Amino acid sequence: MSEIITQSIQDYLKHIYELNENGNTASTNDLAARLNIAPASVTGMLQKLASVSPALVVYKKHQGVTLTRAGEKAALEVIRHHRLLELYLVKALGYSWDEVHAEADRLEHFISEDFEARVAEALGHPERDPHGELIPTADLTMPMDESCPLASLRTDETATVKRVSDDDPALLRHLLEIGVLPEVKVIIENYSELDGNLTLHVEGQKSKIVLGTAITKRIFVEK
Amino acid sequence: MSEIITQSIQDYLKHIYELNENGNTASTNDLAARLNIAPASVTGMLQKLASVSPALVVYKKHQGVTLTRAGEKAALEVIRHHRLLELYLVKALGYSWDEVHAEADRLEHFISEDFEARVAEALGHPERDPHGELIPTADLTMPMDESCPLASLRTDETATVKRVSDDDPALLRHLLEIGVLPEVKVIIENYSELDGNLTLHVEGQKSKIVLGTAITKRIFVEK
DNA sequence: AATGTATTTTAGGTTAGACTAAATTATTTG
DNA sequence: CAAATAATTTAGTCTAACCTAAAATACATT
Repeated sequence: MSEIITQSIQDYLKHIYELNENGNTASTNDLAARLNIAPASVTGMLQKLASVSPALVVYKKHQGVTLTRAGEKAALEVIRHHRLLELYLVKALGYSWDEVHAEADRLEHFISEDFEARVAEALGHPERDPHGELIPTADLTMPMDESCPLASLRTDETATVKRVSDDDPALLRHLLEIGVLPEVKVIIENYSELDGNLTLHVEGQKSKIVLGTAITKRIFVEK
Repeated sequence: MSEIITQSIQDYLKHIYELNENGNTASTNDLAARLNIAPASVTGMLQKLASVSPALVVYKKHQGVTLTRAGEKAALEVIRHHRLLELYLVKALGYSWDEVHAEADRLEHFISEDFEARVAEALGHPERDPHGELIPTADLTMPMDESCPLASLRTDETATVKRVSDDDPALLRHLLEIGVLPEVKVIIENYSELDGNLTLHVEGQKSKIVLGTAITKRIFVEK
């Protein structure tokens, strides 16, 4: 009875997974905003995903949605595809790190398990994609992520950049320019109570930079 | 007003192109057989493709269908994607020539123009795919094909294999085994009036082989 | 030219996945 | 705690692309 997991369903599951990562359930509205779909349509799909067998999500009216193990597996499969593709596009076809997201977002739904395995092999079974995001393993478990948002650091703290959000090309180009890349060390020179801005020194760069929370919330570091 | 060319439409156009290659118009039934779609559904789609603006096909009731220049361009785009992907899968990811068709058939619809250009570059702008089929150029023209079916040769003729159909993995495995590959020379030892079988000697092989028309019609050679 | 067969078209129906407008339920705030 | 606001759900539509059954047309043969 195992149902067909369409491209559309894969997108729902992927975004539910990401919204669940902070321990929260995903709300209808948040999902709708992420998927660019009307909230009413999302409700319909969530009801369907909950009633399919095996169920892919646990859904209670007005209380948001979480993934079942079956839903999580399907989500991790798509995320694995996405991140392997991103790295492959950079390493094998010379894409820059701000160009890969859109391409991977389409192809992730259509590559075979064979293709996935060959790409993983060609890349030497990598742990992270070009933005530092962890790649789910072949047996569909997500490695532990120890990182926290750069925005949570305070004056005089030191940390290593681990990953950055991959979905905003303009942000990625900016980060490349100012040298904020995975595995680069940063020192917080100042935290502003007023606007949350961080002034920081980036390893290998001459001048200090100031970043607002719109940016620092999307950069993840380990202390 | 240029309409969206969906995956489904791309499939129709690709198969119409292939059916038109021998100079014939494509019949509703032939198309239905190729696409694995009921003839009635094909009629509906052909009417739509003819009435869209710009028209993608020229369609007259009961008289089959041909492509307009716009339809041909769209078809060549898909075929270029397919053949570049096939070659890339073999050269870069170690696929064998009987494994690539299914993967390329899915991905051809979803790669970007950027991806296409990078793959073409990585392959050195190749002329032919792993089965010897000609790859449409970047400006969407199909190179001249001078080949004819092996089935049309007669006793004592000599020829070079140029290409073989890519869509039957079992046939491809068999041809690999008997050494019938692009650029290999063959000599016709005998033609049988009765069943059309050809007995031939393949360059580099010890023993002669006998092939029926189901096979020899799918192998193309130049004399 | 008439008739049988094969091909093609029409008509009506289904499914997935979206939409909008209106109704309902929760949450926040005065 | 009631009213306002925000979030969610229901109900009814729409489109693309398929389906089947029946009708119509074309073609092939006597």
